[in-house]
Amino acid sequence: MIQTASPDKLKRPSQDDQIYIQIFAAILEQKLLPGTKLYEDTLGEIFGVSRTIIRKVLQRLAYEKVVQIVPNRGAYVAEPTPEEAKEILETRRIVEAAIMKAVVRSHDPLDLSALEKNLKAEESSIENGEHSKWVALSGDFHLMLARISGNKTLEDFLRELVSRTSLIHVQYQSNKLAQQSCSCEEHSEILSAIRNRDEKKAVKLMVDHLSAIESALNLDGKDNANDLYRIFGDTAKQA
Amino acid sequence: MIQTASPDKLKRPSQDDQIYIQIFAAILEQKLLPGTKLYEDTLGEIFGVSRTIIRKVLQRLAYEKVVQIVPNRGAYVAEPTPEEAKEILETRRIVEAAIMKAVVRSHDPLDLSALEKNLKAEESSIENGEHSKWVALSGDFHLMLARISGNKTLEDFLRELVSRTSLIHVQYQSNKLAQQSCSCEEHSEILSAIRNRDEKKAVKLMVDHLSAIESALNLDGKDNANDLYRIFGDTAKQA
DNA sequence: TTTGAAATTATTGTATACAATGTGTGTAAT
DNA sequence: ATTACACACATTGTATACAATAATTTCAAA
Repeated sequence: MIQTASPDKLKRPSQDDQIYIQIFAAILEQKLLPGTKLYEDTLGEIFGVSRTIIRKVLQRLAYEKVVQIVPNRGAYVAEPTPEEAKEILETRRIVEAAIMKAVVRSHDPLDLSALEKNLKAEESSIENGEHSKWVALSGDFHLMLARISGNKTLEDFLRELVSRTSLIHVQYQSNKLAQQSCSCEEHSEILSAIRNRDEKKAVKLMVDHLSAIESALNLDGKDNANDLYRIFGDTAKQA
Repeated sequence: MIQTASPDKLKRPSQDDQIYIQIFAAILEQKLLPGTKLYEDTLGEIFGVSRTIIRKVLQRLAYEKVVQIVPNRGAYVAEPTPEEAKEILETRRIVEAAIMKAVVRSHDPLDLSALEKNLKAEESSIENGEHSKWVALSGDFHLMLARISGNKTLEDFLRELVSRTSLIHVQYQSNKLAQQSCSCEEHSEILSAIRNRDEKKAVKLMVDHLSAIESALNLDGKDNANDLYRIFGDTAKQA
């Protein structure tokens, strides 16, 4: 029998975690673009560790679908397809609707002020034109709500969805600025609904917000016209 | 640019996958009970591979929360707490309610017959008293619904939740037989509602079904009275 | 007998060496 | 010039050796 309910896991982030966080951040901050190959040797030299560690980190990123590992060929920053993108936003609507219900019911004043503070940071990041910082803060807003909901399982799941949404933004953003200002206002409205404990409104605003994000994306062909599989479909096999 | 949309990934299960599946199955079939230590060397010898491979598999299982890895101490079959158990069932209600809505809308006759077939297998496994086989089939019923819903992201998430539910069954089952016969009938009713395309009823039946599973568990103290952390709470620190 | 500390053993963590695979290049044949 | 094949190189996959940590035992002292 092992200790399953240790009171506070005060484990400091291990070496692995540190490297994981750095690579993960580089992807979310769009320093590593989708499709970029992640060489084990190179990363090992950069971080001063052996490939053993790097492989562990890459596998973890692959579990979270932020990285794609192709057997015998290596790891690449994931390139979500339009279909995946739609599915992820749809799933977020489901998950975050549930989160909203819990948050409206169980939030306290400290939660509200923390959300307020984050909102302010979002606004200033837009004013200063710090796009990648805004992406991170915007994601944090949603993750804070998940935290407040008290459901750690949903929180972990949403973390994955938010990460993948960041990748989607990189690949399919059509109009950065318009989307930014829009989203920030919507976050503000959501916060109001929470404060007023208006469950129905809060849920609706969140669902609409996520739909708006999806609409602002370029998910219908056009820029990804160079996706050969889409062009040839299944006809190639018959040839 | 890598191929993100390869038409059919016909990769056969690799060596890793095979070992993963076997250990995973052993846990779900309750051959490896919660708390069991999983030695790297031992497993390596059993499967005829080095610890490198075993470690990879254990990490994957840990990511899915079926195994708990304690730094420098090794891997153990997970022992979900009552709190986790409640959270997992609650999350399943959220996820599977959404799945039901999609299934009612988009199922076709082939889906129905597949579900019917699984139901028959569930029934016969109960008649033959094959408990662990029933646990697996029962889980499959839910996963088939996820598959039919067409949302791969939710399907993957539910797979994790179903696995953890199996572990919970092992730890907190109060009355095996009563629960079994009950669940099977409920599956049958759910299938009827789907066939009649009665969305509201299907969702309600599924939510109630998951609540019934939770109620049948022994989640309120009693058997886990030997959890020292629960008994002493935070008072121990002050002493 | 019980307790405590040191030494031993067992186990996990990391680096490295080797094997297997995939990619690219050059050369020869057409 | 183009294609096909073979060879060389780059990279990932696996096993093993070594280091670090945790668990166990032994032995001495109270």
